[in-house]
Amino acid sequence: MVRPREFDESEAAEGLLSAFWHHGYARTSVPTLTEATGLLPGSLYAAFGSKEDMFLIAVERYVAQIRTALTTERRGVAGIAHVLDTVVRLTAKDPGRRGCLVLNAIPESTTLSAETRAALQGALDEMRRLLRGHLREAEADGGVTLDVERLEALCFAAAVATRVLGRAGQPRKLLQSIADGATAAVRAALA
Amino acid sequence: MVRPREFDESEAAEGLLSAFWHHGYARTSVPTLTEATGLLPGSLYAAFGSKEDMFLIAVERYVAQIRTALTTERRGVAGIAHVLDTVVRLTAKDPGRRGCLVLNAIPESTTLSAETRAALQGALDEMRRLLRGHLREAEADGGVTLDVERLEALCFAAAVATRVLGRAGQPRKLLQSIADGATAAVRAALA
DNA sequence: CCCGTTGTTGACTGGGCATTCAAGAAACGG
DNA sequence: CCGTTTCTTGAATGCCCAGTCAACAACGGG
Repeated sequence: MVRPREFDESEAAEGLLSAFWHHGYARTSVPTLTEATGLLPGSLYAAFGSKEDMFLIAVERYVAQIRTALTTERRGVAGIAHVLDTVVRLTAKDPGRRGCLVLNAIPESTTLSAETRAALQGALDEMRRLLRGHLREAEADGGVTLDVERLEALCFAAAVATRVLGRAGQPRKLLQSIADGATAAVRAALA
Repeated sequence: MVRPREFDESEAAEGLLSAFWHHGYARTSVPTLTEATGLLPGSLYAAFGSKEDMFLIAVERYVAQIRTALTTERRGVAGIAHVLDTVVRLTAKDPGRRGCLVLNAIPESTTLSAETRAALQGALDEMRRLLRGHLREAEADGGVTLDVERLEALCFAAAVATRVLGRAGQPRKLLQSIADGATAAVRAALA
């Protein structure tokens, strides 16, 4: 290494995430990415590869951030409630109403590489596993048997719909009702 | 009228719907639309206006078809169950895994005209009203008071998530669990 | 049967796209 | 302070896009 980079790679990656989250993959042009990162095309391509490589980096960064936001010490139904309430809060407080980077990319995933599609699927799977873990805790702590498959599906659906409808501009009240409805269903199954 | 059209406008509109449903708005090119309709650019633009006008026509056509598919004689919770099961069936049996034209367009709606965005919002509202109507029937028929707002939100979330996750290629089993979970929550509230 | 009107054709336009690359600049080892 | 390597720059490339239009074709009224 003779000449060092003039930019912070992590800051640039954050710029990529910001641009792709706002506009989606296809409608984010390279000129947009140069503006978001402060890098010219040559540096951008030298540092990150192709536009789709840049998108994959943004997805991984996004997933890591969401993972952090949704991790909680709470167990069982309190964990479920925390996750769903956090999803509502993150969705509603975002002034750009960007929704979820991963879910926004689903409709255009047919044009993406297998690797990128796998990353999107992996993010969905991780969310399901998170919810399932809390449901199993609820079973263990409550000494009961739950229909985990169905409740996991319902909570997952609530999280997905919250994010999608947030992007659609639906009111926070609706998003909160979705989360409350799913949480209430879990509580009812425990009683 | 001196020279009649050589094509059936309804057939051409169906071709527009097919193309936009498969690829979304932005990624459907005019060459794609000429192939899907059998019309050359000139005829396409003379008959339908701009590309976005064509998309709006496709949305209206789509909404009319879904409205027909989801209309049922069944009342109350049986109506809810029918609607959600139909959504699952329509989603899972589609070999192209196209999901919902309206929901697929949400992430790109920022680039669309106010008129088109209003059509997308209107479609979501209509779905909510359909579910709310069945919940009110359930209240009236059962002689009970339901938390309609919450149950409506939950059922709406189930329908939205089913469509989105269908496009994401998730297994039918998950989609059915979502529908079953929401229907069970309504039944539980009635008991 | 011919004229006016409307439909069809497909090449064309201007623009934006993702990506590349040659030239110049910066830093370090010697 | 020079040579080498790496980074930065931004113009250039070739492609595809949405949309237009002039020429041609088909029909029906008079």
